Amino acid sequence: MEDRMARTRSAAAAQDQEAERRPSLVDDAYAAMKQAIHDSSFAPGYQASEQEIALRLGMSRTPVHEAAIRLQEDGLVRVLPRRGILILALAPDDMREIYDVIIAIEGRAAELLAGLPDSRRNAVVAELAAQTDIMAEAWDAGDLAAWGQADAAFHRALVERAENGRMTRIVQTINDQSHRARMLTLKLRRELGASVAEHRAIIDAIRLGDPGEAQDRAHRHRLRARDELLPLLESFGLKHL
Amino acid sequence: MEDRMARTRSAAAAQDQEAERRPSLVDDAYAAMKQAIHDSSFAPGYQASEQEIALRLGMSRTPVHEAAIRLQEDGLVRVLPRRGILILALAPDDMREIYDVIIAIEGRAAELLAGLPDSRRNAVVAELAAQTDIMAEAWDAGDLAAWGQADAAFHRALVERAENGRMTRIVQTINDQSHRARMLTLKLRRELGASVAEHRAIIDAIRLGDPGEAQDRAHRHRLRARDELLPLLESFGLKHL
DNA sequence: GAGTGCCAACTTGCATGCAAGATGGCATTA
DNA sequence: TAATGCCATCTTGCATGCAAGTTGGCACTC
Repeated sequence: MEDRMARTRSAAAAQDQEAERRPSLVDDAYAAMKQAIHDSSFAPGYQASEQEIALRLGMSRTPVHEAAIRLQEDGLVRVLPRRGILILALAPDDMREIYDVIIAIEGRAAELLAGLPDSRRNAVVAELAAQTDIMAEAWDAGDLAAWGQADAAFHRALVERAENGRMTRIVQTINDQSHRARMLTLKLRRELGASVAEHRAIIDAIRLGDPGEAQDRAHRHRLRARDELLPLLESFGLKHL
Repeated sequence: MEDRMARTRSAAAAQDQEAERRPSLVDDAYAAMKQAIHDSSFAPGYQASEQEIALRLGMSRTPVHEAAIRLQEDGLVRVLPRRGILILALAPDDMREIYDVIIAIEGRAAELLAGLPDSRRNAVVAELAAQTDIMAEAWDAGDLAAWGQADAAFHRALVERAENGRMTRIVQTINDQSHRARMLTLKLRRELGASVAEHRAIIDAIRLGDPGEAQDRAHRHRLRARDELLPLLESFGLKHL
């Protein structure tokens, strides 16, 4: 009986709203292409034909075309009328734009978190602190991959716990755009150690319930990271990546 | 003769880069549907069939379907597999999210503007001041439409002059989402007069080159507007709009 | 009368056909 | 040899066909 009710309820929910519809071919194409761009199987500047991609994915042109529209909306490719799909490159100026967006969004998120009521704020603080601890350990152990994962988790939590779906989505989109750059720079950067201290400063401000200070700390953290990254990229002559 | 030149010029531009390609049927469908949503010909909650829209626009289902994908990416509709296109409604909670995004982005934009070198900063200040003056005049004249236009122009300039394409795009998308709400609330709000003073405070901070103050002023301006709007919407029982 | 199941009508997902735009190379000319 | 123009080829924009999923109503049962 409960069983039937449960099934009915979830079926209704699925119909109603947050349907986890099983992936369509369009979804497959979208995921495959995004993956290919992330791991540089599709290098920036490469001009692919929909036909060719469709063939490789074993589907017709239609779902590939529709996925390309979504990727264009995400800023990852450009669909050139009658000339194919162009994989977009990232210039240093794009990184400047991207960092400004992140500074804006994460700053506001930190501010919002610091304004939460005590109980929820403490839960958030605990989560952020846990990730930062993992970072510190990974740093000591020289485990760059673990460091990167925990850093990503910290920043993801920072935004997601502010419970603003639009802010979360914006940050995700922009992280997708800069994915290649992040992978590259993780290896280039020398000053990863500073992040732990800065994360803890952000956490402290949130713990104390000081929105202005939280915003400012988050702000400065990203600003410093950007100011270290951009010259690095330019000195390596990376006009586009 | 002029005709031939014009054609040649536009053709070259189209090939080159920032192509203003002549609108495809997909573009037409996208514009028409967005327009219909904005002026509520498609009311929120309405479930349209692609076939029907295609018929009305005099095209086949394909371009309508592709336009629907873009509108979904914009957060204006939801494409329900095999059930049609659902026009999304806006709940008060969505307005909260939207305002937080605007606060974040405009705050950062104001900060960036205040950090510009003198000459460019002065140009920006002049532009912002001009729009605010128009607002003051419109306010005195009781011309609500003019007030709204100048207010929109002020906020658009605030973001666009920061020269960050991604921030501009984000704000545009979010403004599209809240278009209906803005049209409605323009008539409901009583305290539009305060905006002029707040705009001038933002402008002053930019003129003085004080990034922190500029950010804070922009921040507070939107926060006040939000805090006046949300209760208003809820008191009117507008669960969705 | 309430509940159940079946079916016809409708809707989209995806494949494919066709036409028009874009491109690169080859032939032609000076 | 360098420049020009034409054409075969490739590529997408869009229409349409078909199949599968969804829905609402009607008949049937109890």
